[in-house]
Amino acid sequence: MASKRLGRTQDPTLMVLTSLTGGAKHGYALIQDIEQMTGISLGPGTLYGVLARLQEEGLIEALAAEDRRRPYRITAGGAVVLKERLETTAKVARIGLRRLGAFT
Amino acid sequence: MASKRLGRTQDPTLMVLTSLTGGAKHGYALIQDIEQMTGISLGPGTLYGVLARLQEEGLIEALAAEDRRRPYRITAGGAVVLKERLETTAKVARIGLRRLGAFT
DNA sequence: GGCCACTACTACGATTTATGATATACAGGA
DNA sequence: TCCTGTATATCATAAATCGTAGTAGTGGCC
Repeated sequence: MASKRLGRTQDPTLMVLTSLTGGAKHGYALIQDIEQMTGISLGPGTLYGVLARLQEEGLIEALAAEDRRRPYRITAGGAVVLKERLETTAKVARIGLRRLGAFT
Repeated sequence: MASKRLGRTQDPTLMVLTSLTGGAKHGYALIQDIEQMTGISLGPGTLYGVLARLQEEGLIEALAAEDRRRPYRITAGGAVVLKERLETTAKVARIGLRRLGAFT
């Protein structure tokens, strides 16, 4: 109850891209990394959907599959887009947290 | 081209709630405040859709309309949910920006 | 008076996204 | 063998985003 969903938005796109800035990863590793980082566990539907879309947009690229793993890497273009987004997001978060903190 | 949209997600929900932590506002004022804060201009369809949903979820509440304006205020519950979300978001942004910064 | 810009909200429809469910497959341990 | 963990794919559906258009009041300016 303390963690009611805000709409359906966990913004998996942002999490995936951010996780990939730490190095190329395959899908399953992304799920684990994101869970560690945020406590949010993405279902496979969400994850692979996001990967397909990001690849199509050229923000990430697939590397050679090793074994069953299909790793992805963030592209230069993806890094630019991500940076922009994170800066905006960080700004909003900073403002919001400061103002919320004033209530405690 | 430098600012290709990341999917369609600007997370207007987060922006609206955050803007409301600065005091109750009506829709049009929110659009302006958010534009100032982030440079992103929400269309009326987005904005009023978000407001309706947030109100239904009890995260914001409508105040008495004055004139044509229908102001909204964030609720205590909304503040709790927002704080959680902002903390996660800020963490992701911090990690991502640090790692992206290492590229420059 | 007519026109335009700004304020303010509503309605609606098209497109995208998120998410859960389901399925497949392989490997290792009890 | 069965179960758990690793790893990915795909589909259906509900939901969210966003643009466009419409309504309406106010005030300025020519």
